[in-house]
Amino acid sequence: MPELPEVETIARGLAKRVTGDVIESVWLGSKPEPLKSPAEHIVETLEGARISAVGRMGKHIVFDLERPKQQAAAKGKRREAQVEGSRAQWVVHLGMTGQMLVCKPDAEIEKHTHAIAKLKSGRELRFVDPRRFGRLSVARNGDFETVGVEPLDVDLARFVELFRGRKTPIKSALLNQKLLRGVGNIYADESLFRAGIRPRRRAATITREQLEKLYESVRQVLKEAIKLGGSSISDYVDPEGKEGFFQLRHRVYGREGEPCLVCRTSVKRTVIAGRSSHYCPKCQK
DNA sequence: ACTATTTCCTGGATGC
DNA sequence: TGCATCCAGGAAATAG
Repeated sequence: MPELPEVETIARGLAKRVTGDVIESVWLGSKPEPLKSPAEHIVETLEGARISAVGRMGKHIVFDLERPKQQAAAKGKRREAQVEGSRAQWVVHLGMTGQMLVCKPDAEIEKHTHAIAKLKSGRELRFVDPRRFGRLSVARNGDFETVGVEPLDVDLARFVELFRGRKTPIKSALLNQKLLRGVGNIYADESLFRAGIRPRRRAATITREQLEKLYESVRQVLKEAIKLGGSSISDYVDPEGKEGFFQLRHRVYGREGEPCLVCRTSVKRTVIAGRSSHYCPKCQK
C-alpha cells in the first residue's frame, strides 16, 4: 500500500535507473485498462519521449517527458501534432498493489502486467497491478494539478487552515487527498498516535496547540519513513528490490491488542470511513 | 458545500 | 484438503 514515503522511495529508485532513457514503444494490456487517459493518447505521448526526470506528487509517480522536435515534424499530418520540443508528464498511481518495474526484456512477464514501455537502453518499464486500483495517465506540461498540499512543503498556518470548520473525523481529513496529499492509512494512524489525538476526534474540535503537534508529527513520521525506505508490509519492495524498514517503527498500525509502547495499554482498532484505525485509548484523547 | 457510504479488484488468511 | 467467506484499502462515484 504505497503511501507518500513508499512512492517517494520508488520514484527515487526509478529516477536513478531511467532518467535520460527514451521510450521507444508502448504496449497496453487488453480488457478494462487501468487508464485515466485514452489509450491512444498515452501511447502517442510516451512513444519517442525522453524521460528527463522522475518525481512524486502526493501518491503519484510523475515521469517528466521531453518530446523531440523531429518527431513533431516527421508526423506532421497528425491531427493533434506535438508542439516542437514539447513537454509532458506520465503520471502513475500505484493504487494498493501497483508496481513499476525496470526489467530486462527477457524477464518473465508477470501475471497482471498492464503496460510495458520499451526503452532505448534495452530495458523495459513494466506496470504490474493485481488488484487494478492503480491508474496511468498522461498530461501536458502543467496540466497535472492536484488540489491538496504536500505535507512536507506546507507551512503551519496553511496546515491548520485545512481543518477549520470540518466536522469529519480527523482521520478522514488526513486521508482526504484534496486537503493533504500523500498520507494514507498507515501514516495517518502513526501521526495521530504521535500527536496524542484520537482518530475519531472531529477535526474542528482540535485545539491550535494540538494541530501544531499534529503538523510536526505528520512531517516527522513521513521523513523518518522516507529515510527508512518506507514500510514493507505484504510484499512491498522498491525498484531495486529492497525492502523498507519503517514497519518496524509502527507504534499502533497493525498492533491491535498489543501493548502501547508508551503506557502498555492494549492498542485498539476501530473502523472509520471504512478504514481500520489503530490507537491507544490512554495516550490519545 | 460537505460528509458518509458504496464500489472496484484479487490474493492471502481464516473457518468449517 | 477443499471450498466459501472475509479482509486489505485509494479514490471515484453515489447518496444523503
